[in-house]
Amino acid sequence: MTVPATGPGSEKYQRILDAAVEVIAENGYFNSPVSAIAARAGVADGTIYLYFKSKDDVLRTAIDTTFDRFHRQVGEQFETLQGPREQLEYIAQVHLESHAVNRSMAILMQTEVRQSAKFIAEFSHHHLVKYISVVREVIRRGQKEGIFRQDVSDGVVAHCMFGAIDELLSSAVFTGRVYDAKATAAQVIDVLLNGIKAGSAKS
Amino acid sequence: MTVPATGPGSEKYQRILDAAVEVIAENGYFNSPVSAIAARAGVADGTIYLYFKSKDDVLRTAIDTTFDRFHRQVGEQFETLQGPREQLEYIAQVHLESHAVNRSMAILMQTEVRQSAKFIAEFSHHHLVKYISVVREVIRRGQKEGIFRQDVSDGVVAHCMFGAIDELLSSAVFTGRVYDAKATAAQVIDVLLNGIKAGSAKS
Amino acid sequence: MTVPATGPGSEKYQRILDAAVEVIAENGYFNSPVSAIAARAGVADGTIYLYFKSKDDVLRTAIDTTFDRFHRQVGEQFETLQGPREQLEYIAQVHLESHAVNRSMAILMQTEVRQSAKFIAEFSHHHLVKYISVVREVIRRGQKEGIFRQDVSDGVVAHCMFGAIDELLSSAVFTGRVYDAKATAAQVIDVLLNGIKAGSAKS
Amino acid sequence: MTVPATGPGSEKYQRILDAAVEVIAENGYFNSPVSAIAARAGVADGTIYLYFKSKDDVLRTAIDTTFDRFHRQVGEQFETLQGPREQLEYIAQVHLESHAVNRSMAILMQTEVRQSAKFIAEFSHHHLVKYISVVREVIRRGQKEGIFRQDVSDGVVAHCMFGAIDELLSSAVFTGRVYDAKATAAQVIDVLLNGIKAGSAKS
DNA sequence: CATGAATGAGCGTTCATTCAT
DNA sequence: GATGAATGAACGCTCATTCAT
Repeated sequence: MTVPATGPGSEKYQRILDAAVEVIAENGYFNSPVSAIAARAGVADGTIYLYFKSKDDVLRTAIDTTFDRFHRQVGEQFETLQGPREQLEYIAQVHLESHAVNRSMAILMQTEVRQSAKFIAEFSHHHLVKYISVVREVIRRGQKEGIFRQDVSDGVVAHCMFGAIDELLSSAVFTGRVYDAKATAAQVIDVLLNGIKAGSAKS
Repeated sequence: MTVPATGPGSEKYQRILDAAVEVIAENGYFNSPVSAIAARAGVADGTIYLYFKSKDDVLRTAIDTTFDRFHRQVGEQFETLQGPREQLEYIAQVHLESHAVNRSMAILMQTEVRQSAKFIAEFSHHHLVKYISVVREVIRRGQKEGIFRQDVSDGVVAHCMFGAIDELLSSAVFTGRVYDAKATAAQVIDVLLNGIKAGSAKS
Repeated sequence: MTVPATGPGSEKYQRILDAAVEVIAENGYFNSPVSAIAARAGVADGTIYLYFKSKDDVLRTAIDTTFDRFHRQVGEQFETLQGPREQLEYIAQVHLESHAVNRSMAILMQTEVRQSAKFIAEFSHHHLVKYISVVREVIRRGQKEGIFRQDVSDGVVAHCMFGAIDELLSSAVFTGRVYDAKATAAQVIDVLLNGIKAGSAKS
Repeated sequence: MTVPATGPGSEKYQRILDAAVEVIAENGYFNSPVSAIAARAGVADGTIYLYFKSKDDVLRTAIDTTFDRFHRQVGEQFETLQGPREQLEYIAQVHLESHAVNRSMAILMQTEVRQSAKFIAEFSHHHLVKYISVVREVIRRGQKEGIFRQDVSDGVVAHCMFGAIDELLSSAVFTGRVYDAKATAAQVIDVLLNGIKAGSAKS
């Protein structure tokens, strides 16, 4: 069984994806002509259409790939990392690390994923829902195990956690600040677990 | 004392702004031709340019107006509401209420403000910075007054709070869920202050 | 017998004409919005249409008026100035003086009169033909009187004279150079009559 | 050695230039939509922009090319044709021949080159200056060699010559008259050298 | 497989002209 | 008479996509 020459495995396929992420991160989706992506990838305009159905498809694929990698990474680690608190901290860390892994992709995730452009909104929503539901499960398990308070909504907490981390990442991405993902993740989870009221036991 | 006929006070000016917010919320800035905004506002295409310098200008004005209203509202209430906790809760509540006040505008704030399109990014960044800095001041005052822990960064906490609320709002906006702004604000601030660890005193 | 209030006699009529000449001289016909002419004239856009049928009509009227004045001036002087050479010199002088009389109008005559835009071409052509035919008559009379050579075409000579003077004027207008109309007229007619070959008797 | 496919050498490039000259000659620059030029050239609107940067650029290129050809032609002939009188006659002849070579281009040169539209004025002025300065040099050499009178300004004479020829050409172009370029050139130079006064020796 | 010239629909914006006040 | 807000057709230009080579 062989992969098609224009399939996901091929080198040009990846070059186009990377170029698209870079160019779109710099200029935004609607200010990134296909020709600019092609030029950055070092291929002809038409070549893009041998590998992808449309310009939309390139962006969609890039985002899908990134989310899939995220979920796979989290899923794998969850097999050996079982405490709810540790799991939350791991998710926060991986989320925050995305900055360092691929700055262009981090920008793109902050800027394009939330577009109201129908085609983007629809498929990105699905990814966010999945992220949230993973966190909710962890929270619920923590509540069942008596580690977390039961008088707060797991949904609200999950959204708060995602939003808090995403905003930290966003701010860092836009200001160009760098931070230590592990330490920052620890801080966020500390606040989430213990609150900021004076007298809260430091975790 | 008269307002210029095409100025901010006039009825058409407002109709155009409202139409722009609606149309852009539905389709995104780049998928919203000026002609569609004009049609929604019930005016000719060219009329838009009697009231605004450009398509950009319409969006910018809509966003500026919303942020200004937010900051004015918060500023006024702060004169009579002085406890750090109460202030945070008030900010959260106003932020969350924006959903109910104008759903289209809430969508627009979630989708367009973060665009990488240069002209949007630049002026919206400034508004977010102002929001964050207001929250940071409240936090720092709380820390000085011994109400809040001093071993957490006011910046990190401020971003977490903004991100958490914004994500809740975003999620509600996209799923169409409705909620009670005051109650939700209270929950968020409860989590922020007390954390979710079991045994945390309910605020 | 009264003039209509919006007729050629009224003050606003003239203000609009002057403004149009100035604005069009500065920016060209197609880069001069009616609104700019109205603003320069100190009237509302719509007012222009009380005095003129269209934007075209304003320009046409301005050009017609100028040519009419030229022909009237030449016609009057011809009654007392009867030598062919003196008449040619007078025509040259009045032509060259137009620069000083109204610089904007001189620019406009150099730049807009020759446009190929149908509406301009058609009516300006008629004025040029009249200019040329006046000169031709003078030449023919000079030939009949034995003052001018008979082996040159009066048409060719008339065009040469007009073209030579117009180009001098044009060059002066564009470079901003000033000159003495009377002296320059004399030079041109000297060259026309005596030629530039060495040994030609200075007239 | 290959030319770029969209470069000056290609067939479509020339077709677009020719179409532009024709259409603009008929309707004027500002009344010639790009779409009309494209239609005349038998290409899509967008294709124009593969070959030229803008509508301006098309016109500019057409005019530049024409002037360059003129100057090259004159320059080459000057190497073997050295008498000042012969040189002037040759310039006049080439100038007058432009009519026959390409009637549309001749019209365009008469109508658009003098526009006050900034972008046209600036680059055409430069070409006219070069024409004039070539003629002035010839005149000055003639004066030094004692062939031409020294009591007339070379500048005035050069402008007179250019203007006279250009006006003859213009008149012929607009009335549709045809003439013999060589014979007409001879006449003009005859008048210029010998004048029209009776008794002037026929050259 | 790869190219890149060609397409043409669609955009943001301008402006001559009208007409209710 | 005078106004200037309103109109909407028309423009120059861009760019996702196709297809002959």
